[in-house]
Amino acid sequence: MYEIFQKYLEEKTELTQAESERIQSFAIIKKLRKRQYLLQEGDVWKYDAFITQGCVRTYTVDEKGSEHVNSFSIENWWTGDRESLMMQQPSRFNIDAIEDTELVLFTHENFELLCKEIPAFNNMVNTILQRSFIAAQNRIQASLTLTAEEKYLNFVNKYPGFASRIPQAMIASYLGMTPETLSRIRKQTAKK
Amino acid sequence: MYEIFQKYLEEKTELTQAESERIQSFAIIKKLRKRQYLLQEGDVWKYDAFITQGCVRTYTVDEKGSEHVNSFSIENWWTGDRESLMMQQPSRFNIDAIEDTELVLFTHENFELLCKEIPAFNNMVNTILQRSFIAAQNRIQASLTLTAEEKYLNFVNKYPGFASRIPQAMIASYLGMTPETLSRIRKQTAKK
DNA sequence: TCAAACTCTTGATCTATATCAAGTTTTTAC
DNA sequence: GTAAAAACTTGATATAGATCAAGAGTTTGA
Repeated sequence: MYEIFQKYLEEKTELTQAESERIQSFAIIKKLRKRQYLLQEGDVWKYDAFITQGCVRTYTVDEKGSEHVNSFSIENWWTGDRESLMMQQPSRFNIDAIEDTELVLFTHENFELLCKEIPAFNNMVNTILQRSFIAAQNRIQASLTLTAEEKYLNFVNKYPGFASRIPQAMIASYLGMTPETLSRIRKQTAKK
Repeated sequence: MYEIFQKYLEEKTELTQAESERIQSFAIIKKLRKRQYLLQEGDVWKYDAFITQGCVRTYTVDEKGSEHVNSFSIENWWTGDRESLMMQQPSRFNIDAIEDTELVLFTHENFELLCKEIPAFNNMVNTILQRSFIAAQNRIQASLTLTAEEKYLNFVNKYPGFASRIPQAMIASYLGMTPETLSRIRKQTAKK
């Protein structure tokens, strides 16, 4: 499955053969069965992780035991807990697989080495981070300004395909509403 | 007021005398009176902006004319619209001064030039971006999991000092609640 | 220095969404 | 293939926070 990451790299950046091989030499392939954890609350996250196949969710569990989905990541996206990674502190998040999933992992030391050695790789990583930040800003904006129905329509529009492969209750959680509310909204909007 | 930025640079990074002077050569000093705009909706944002003194808010205005505060930035922080800057598209945001404010601006071309020329500067910028992303993630998490009262307490705790210099109605907007609700929460928590 | 313009508070009422409680349908695993 | 588990729907009711309205403080600028 490394070819998928390879292809991603080719699209996003320009690398020499040697650089490309250098990157591959550090890659760790990991497979997760549905429901299996990539990261558990309390553990320190130590990787940079790219998904080549499948889908994971990042979420917290509150005192009452309810789950709050922070994000979904599918193939051709990155996942992990940047705060835990950067601060080397136990994560507040859980990450588990919604589907059988395959990933390419790099330990953070190796990843930083690659960033240092390969300027094009470093630039790519920075661009991704910028886009992630912009996406986070937009999500904050949406959560402040939109109604429950608008949030759902915005989500479907922004991430077509997600709605069909992710259980509704998880989407509801991601959008900050109950599964019942989402169910009623879907019924409503289906009519129109 | 450039000395404040100079001091910030010294704290965050290691620069040679020449690099330091190179950076200063591109700096544009800008002053804003209270209520004056730094960016208006529809304009394309073209700078990287550091606040040396004062406080600005970034917000949108919806169809009904209500304002939604996306963020506050005070001295020793950066401000601007990264999405507009990166995509070179008209901004959805307004940025204006809550207090008389002084900034150091760099046109984005110059800023990128500095990033290219000075690796230490580039690293600093990336670190800031990472932290911004983490802060955005935490804000999303808070908006999903906390009650109105918890959001306010979390805000006061995280940004001590902000509550006293920013009008309550703007804080309420930032936290995604009405000014009336925030007023009642403050009354409640003052009792305890 | 004082009137106008903000800013904050308080009360009454309303509403979007949550919660609780059954059902029904779909998926999973042996 | 079928029983158990998971996912989704629907209805009744509750509630956090919104909205509307008015008054009290506070700031601002001529």
